[in-house]
Amino acid sequence: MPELPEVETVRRGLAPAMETVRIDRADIRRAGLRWPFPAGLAERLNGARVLQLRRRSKYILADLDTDETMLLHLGMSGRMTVSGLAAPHVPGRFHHDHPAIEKHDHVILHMANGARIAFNDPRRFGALDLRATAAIDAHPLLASLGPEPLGNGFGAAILAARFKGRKSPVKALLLDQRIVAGLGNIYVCEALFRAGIHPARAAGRIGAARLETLAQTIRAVLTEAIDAGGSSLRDYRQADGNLGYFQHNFRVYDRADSPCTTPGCCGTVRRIVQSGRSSYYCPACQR
DNA sequence: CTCAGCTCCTGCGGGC
DNA sequence: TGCCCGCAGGAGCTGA
Repeated sequence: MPELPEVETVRRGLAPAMETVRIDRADIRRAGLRWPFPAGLAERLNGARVLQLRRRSKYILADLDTDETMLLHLGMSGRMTVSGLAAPHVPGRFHHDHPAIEKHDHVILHMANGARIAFNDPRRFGALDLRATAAIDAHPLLASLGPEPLGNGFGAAILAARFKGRKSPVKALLLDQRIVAGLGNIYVCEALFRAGIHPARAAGRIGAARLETLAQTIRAVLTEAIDAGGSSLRDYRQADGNLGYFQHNFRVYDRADSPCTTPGCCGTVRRIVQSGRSSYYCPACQR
C-alpha cells in the first residue's frame, strides 16, 4: 500500500493509538526485514513514549522521548494494523480483544493504552530503523530525498531545474525519490495522464507551461488520494481497518485496454514497460 | 554523472 | 485440481 497518500493515511490511523503513548513492550519476531534491525531494538523501544508521528516521503517517523526516532518504511507490501483501541465514542475504554497474530506480523508494539500495533510485511521489502532524533535527517535513507510534493519547496521551478538536460523518460525521473519524494507508480501514471504528458517523453524536453501543469496535477492527485484514504489494492486495509477508495478514481492505472475516460476521447488506455515497471497512459491524450 | 538491469521476497490470478 | 508463469503500490546496488 505504499505511496505518499497511503503512508500519510497510515500515519493518521496510527496517531491516535501511538502519539503521547508509551510502548510497554516491543515484540520483535525476526531479525530484520530488508536490512537487519538495529542492535538492541526491543530494549531501546521498551518503555519509550511516542511523542509524535511524522511523515517524510514514504517514511513514517516516530519521535520517542528517548531522543531517538523510529523510522518505518512499508516497502511494497507492508501494512500497519491497530487493534484493541476503543472506539471514539467510548472514552477511556479499551477492549483488549486482539485478533490472532498473523503470518508476516514481524514487529508488534504493545502500547500502554491497550492498543496493539502490528507491522505486517509479506515480501519483507520494508524497513525499520532507529536513530538519534537530532540526526534523523542525515539518515542515509532520508538524506538525499527530494522535496515533499505537497510542501512549499515543490513546484514547476524544481521540476525544470531537475529535468534540465535529462533525456530519461519523465516517468522514470518522477519515480526517482531524489527528484521529488513520495511518488510511486500509481500516482506518477495518474499525474502524467492529467497533465497530458506521455510517460516516455524525455524529461528535459517538456516546456515550462506543461511543467507548471504537471506540478499542479501531482499536487492534485496526491491531495485527492489522501482525502480518499489512499488506494486499496487487493483489499489491503489501512491502519484503522478501513479501505481507501481512491482506486475507484484511477483514470489509467491498471486500466489497460479500457476506454479513455476523457470526454470525447476515443482512445484506449495502453500499458507499456519502462525500466521494468508498468506505465499506463492514453496515446490520444498524452504527448 | 546518468542509465538500464538486477535484486531482495511472498502471494495471487490466469492459462494450460 | 495442480503447476507454471508473470506480475505486484519500492528502491538500493551494480556495471557499462
